[in-house]
Amino acid sequence: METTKKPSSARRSASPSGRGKGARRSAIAPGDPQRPDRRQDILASAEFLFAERGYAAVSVRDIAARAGVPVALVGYYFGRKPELLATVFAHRQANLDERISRIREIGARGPGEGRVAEIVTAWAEPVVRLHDSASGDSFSLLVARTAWDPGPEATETIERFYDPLVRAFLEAMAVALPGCPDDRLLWAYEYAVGALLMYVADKRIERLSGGRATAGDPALFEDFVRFVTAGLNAMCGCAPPR
Amino acid sequence: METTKKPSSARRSASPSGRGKGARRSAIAPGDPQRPDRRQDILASAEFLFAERGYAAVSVRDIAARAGVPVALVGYYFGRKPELLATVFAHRQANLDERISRIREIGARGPGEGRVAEIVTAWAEPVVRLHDSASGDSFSLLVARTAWDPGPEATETIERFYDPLVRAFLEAMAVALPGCPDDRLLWAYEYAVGALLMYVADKRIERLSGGRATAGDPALFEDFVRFVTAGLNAMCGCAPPR
DNA sequence: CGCCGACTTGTACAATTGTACAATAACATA
DNA sequence: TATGTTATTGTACAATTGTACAAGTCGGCG
Repeated sequence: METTKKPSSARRSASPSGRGKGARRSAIAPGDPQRPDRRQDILASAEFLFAERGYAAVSVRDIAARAGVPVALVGYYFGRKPELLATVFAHRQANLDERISRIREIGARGPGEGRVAEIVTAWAEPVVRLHDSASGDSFSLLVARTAWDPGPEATETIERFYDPLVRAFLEAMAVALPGCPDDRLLWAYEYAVGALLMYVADKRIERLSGGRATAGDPALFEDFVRFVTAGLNAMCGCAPPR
Repeated sequence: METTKKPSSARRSASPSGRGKGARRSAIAPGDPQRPDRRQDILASAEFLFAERGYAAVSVRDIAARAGVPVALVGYYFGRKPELLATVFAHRQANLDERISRIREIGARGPGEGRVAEIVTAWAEPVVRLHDSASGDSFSLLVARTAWDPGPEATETIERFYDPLVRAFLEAMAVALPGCPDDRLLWAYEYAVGALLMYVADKRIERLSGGRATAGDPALFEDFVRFVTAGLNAMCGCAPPR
């Protein structure tokens, strides 16, 4: 049944509007020059709604309505719903790559004083910076949400997305905290992920504390690094620096 | 439209089978003495499935099918779907009360050496113990899941459930770590919650490490307490014990 | 027996879901 | 102008959802 019908109208994975000849095939829009890229609108709408409510709780119709396009256009640009999620992630791949390369660079410098804090900073700072930016704040929440609860349809996407980061973190930490058993380091990493999750999902805080203590404050990030670094050192440090 | 129709068959909030005369109105079951309590089956099925997939991703039909009962029986014993979730939580209220009373007791002893670790232990241990038991392991995951992502329908239930615990933790910590600003303590609490979340959701670990390092190991819980305690001290301790 | 209340069930219904399809509109180039 | 590619749209359809309702079964008590 899955091979009898070929999706005739969908299946444009790349950008269908930016391929033709390469020159300026602009000819902006039929009636309105201010609305050139509806594909981008759909992508932004999907990113926001997936972050806000979670993948399963968002319908394709919701995404289309928020982007101001008819439902069928979502299926035209991105095929099925899981592919739309994968495209959202691919769109922010650069942020993940930055985290990995920064961690690797620190690990390559070998052991030394304050390495743990350096790795934690390199690991979390790109996420927090994205979170503080206007365009990426919803994506950082989406990252946290799907990392904690990848639905049955998003699991594969998430795994492919994160596995290199996990490996880079563990390898660098094994250098910074030599002698720590692997599985203990893995648990410590999970606790750090949990803390980062809560850092990004700051709505609870705003509700509980009545609006103060919002993210974006640099001191807040320093506190976060302090918390995670101390936890890692206490749990995995074989020779605590006294 | 919501007042025109009264739910005629549902709306039994208490236990409809255990109320009548008080004596043994047993008369077990029509055809089978081995199946006395279908209400309990539904409750257990709901707890398991809510924990496994999340509230929104579970249909009433799924719950009924797992319990081996027809769909309408779910609506008969518990009214609507949110009420079913609330009943699941109410069913485990004792565990929450234990956490709160243990934390309060420690806080009442005033400041002292190792108080932070004591509070963290009292705060997390009932959850972990429940998690290690056969009957409650799914509920601890449900607690974590809904604490992190209460859907729009479960938010109110969750808030009412957790607010006393949060207050007890913060008050006791304010005694153990005097001089720490309230909002910083609040953030530290959130990071601790995140770590506990990951402790309970140990599936990821089993996948990554290939089956080793499962929860239930007492050393694992000690490591968890070490991590969180060190983080709290490093972030909120005004006079670190050197 | 007859009746009542607790329990049980099959079924219906409106709403929402993901996905597909045919038809149209807009444009570039020949 | 003709033509083909890209973009856009309304609509349909099967599946699933939460919830309700009427009709049942069962056991005990008058």
